[in-house]
Amino acid sequence: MNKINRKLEYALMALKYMSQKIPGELTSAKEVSDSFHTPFDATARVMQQMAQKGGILRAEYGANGGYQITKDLAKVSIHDLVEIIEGPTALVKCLHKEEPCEIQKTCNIVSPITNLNLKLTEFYKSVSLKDLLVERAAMPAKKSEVVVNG
Amino acid sequence: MNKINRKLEYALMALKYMSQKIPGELTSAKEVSDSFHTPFDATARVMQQMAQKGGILRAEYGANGGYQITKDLAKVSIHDLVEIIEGPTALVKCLHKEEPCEIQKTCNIVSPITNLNLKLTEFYKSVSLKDLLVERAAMPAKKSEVVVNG
DNA sequence: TTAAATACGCTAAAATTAGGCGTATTTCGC
DNA sequence: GCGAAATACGCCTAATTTTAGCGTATTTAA
Repeated sequence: MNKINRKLEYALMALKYMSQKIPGELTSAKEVSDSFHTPFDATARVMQQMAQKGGILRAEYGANGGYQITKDLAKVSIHDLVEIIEGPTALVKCLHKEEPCEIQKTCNIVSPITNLNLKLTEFYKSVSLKDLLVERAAMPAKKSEVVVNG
Repeated sequence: MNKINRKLEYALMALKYMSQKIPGELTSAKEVSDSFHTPFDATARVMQQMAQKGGILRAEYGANGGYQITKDLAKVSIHDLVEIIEGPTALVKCLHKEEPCEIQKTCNIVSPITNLNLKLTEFYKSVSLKDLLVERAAMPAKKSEVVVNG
C-alpha cells in the first residue's frame, strides 16, 4: 500500500520545477518532459488536470503557450493534489459508495478502516505542497497534531 | 495511492476476529474464511505470514490445530503488519535501493518524497493494532504528534 | 498558413494483484 | 497404522490496475 503512482510523481516534479521559476513565467509540458525525461503524454495530462480540475495552474493556449501556477501552494494540500490526479481517495473502494463489497455483510473491519482512513486523510490534508516542495532556509517546524484514537 | 490490498484486509479481519475470542483459544484459517466468506488460500497465507514472519501468531499443527495471538496488539503497529504482509514499504521503489529509477539523474523530488515517506511511516508506526481493532468502551483519545515539517 | 501548444478520447502494453492448484508435513482420533 | 484436518509453501494463471502511446480537435503566435 501507499505507493505513489507515476502521474502523481510527474505532477510533483512539474510543480516543483515551476515553483522555482520567476512568477508569471510560462512552462510547457514539453519543457517539463524534456527536463526530466518523463513521457510527454503522461506529463502533459497531469498538467492539464491541474489546470482543468484543480485550478492550481492556468493554461495559455497556442504557440508559446504553457502553464503558470495560480494558487498559493501553501494553501493546497497533498490531499487536494491526489484527488485532482486520482479522483476520490480511500483506503478501500467501499468507502466511496460506488462499489459495495461482496463480503460487506460479514465484514468486521468497516469501522476500523473507516477510522484509519479518516486519520490518514487528516494527515494528507495537513501537508501543503509548499511544505513538501518549496525549499525553506530556516523555518521552524510546524507541528500538526493527528489524533490517532477516535 | 494508499489503497489497502486484500491480503492486508484478510489479516486485519482475522486479527479482529481472533482478538474477540477468549485468550488461548485456537482459530483455524478455515474458520476465518468461512466466517467472512474470504478465499481460503489467501486467508490461510496471511495467517501463515503473521505466524512465520512476524510472530504475531503462533501456529499449532495437525488436526484441531490453528492459530493463537501471542503478541500484545498494543505493541504491534499497523506499520509492522504491513511490512509482514507486503515486505519493505515505501512511497516509491527507489527508496529501498533495489531498483534505481531511470530518471533518477534528473529527478527533483527525491528529497520531498523521502521526507513525506518518513512522516507517513511515523504515522503508521503510531497506530497500534489495538488502537485500530479492539473496541474500547470509554478510553480517552491518545494523541500522537506527527511533525509535518522537518 | 504553418507550427507549437493545450485538450481529450481511445486503445494496447506492462505491471501488479488476487486467486487457485498441488504437494509436503504435522498431529489428532479411530 | 491410517485417514482426516490442519499448517507451510512453491508455482501458475486470471483479473485488475497502471502506464504509455496514438489520433484528432482547438487555440494562437509568427
